[in-house]
Amino acid sequence: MNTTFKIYNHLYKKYGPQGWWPLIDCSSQENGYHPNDYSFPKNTQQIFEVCLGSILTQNTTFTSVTKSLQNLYHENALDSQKIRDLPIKKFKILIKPSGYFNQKAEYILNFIDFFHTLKNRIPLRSELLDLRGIGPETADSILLFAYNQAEFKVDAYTNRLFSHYGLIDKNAKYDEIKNFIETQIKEEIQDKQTLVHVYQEFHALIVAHSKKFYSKKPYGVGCFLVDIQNHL
DNA sequence: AACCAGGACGTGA
DNA sequence: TCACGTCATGGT
Repeated sequence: MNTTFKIYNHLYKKYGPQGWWPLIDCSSQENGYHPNDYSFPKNTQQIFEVCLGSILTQNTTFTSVTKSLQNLYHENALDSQKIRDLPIKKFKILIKPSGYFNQKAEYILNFIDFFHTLKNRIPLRSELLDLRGIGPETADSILLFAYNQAEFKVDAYTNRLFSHYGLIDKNAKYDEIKNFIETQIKEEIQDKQTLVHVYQEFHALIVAHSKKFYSKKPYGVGCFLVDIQNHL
């Protein structure tokens, strides 16, 4: 078993299934998470909600995003067409808690235009990357959690964790890290559905773990994954 | 009070 | 290509 998959197993054993992506109206859990239930998103509305959250969560905490989504939900506007019908000024106020509301409002409205041209088709990664405001992480977030595609989502925590143990270079680029992890996981997982679930859980687990040990410097203090290194 | 959060883009060298 | 500034709110 390779080191990456060992890390995944340790984190899963420690924290359990994370049930990402959290949804406002999940009906499964109070907080919107749905551990051990991979039947989400259930419809076009929920797919859009994940896309929306993926854009809103750029460089912010998800608790802030939840406020924005709740604001929209209470205005009965957690919907791509309803957002379009909203005065942009009001839309910006509703998503204000997530920060960068001017940029994000434009990004989202532009994404909605694209979203409507899809008509239930799964977007290509390249198509998403061509949209303003959607970089590699947001694209993979949308593909992995909104469309259940086998695209691993790399974030700042992933970079910190993997570079901390020398698995990747400290200033490795996004695609390098993504490729490395996907290759390692694919060595262990062949079934495509399982692969998607592992990608989803792994990213969520990395976030859960890193919030504890890789948020403030010095990074990695108390990180029990060091035990894996000792067994190499 | 500084720093970071489930980043992306524009600019100048 | 890459380092750096900008976008903005909210929590520690």
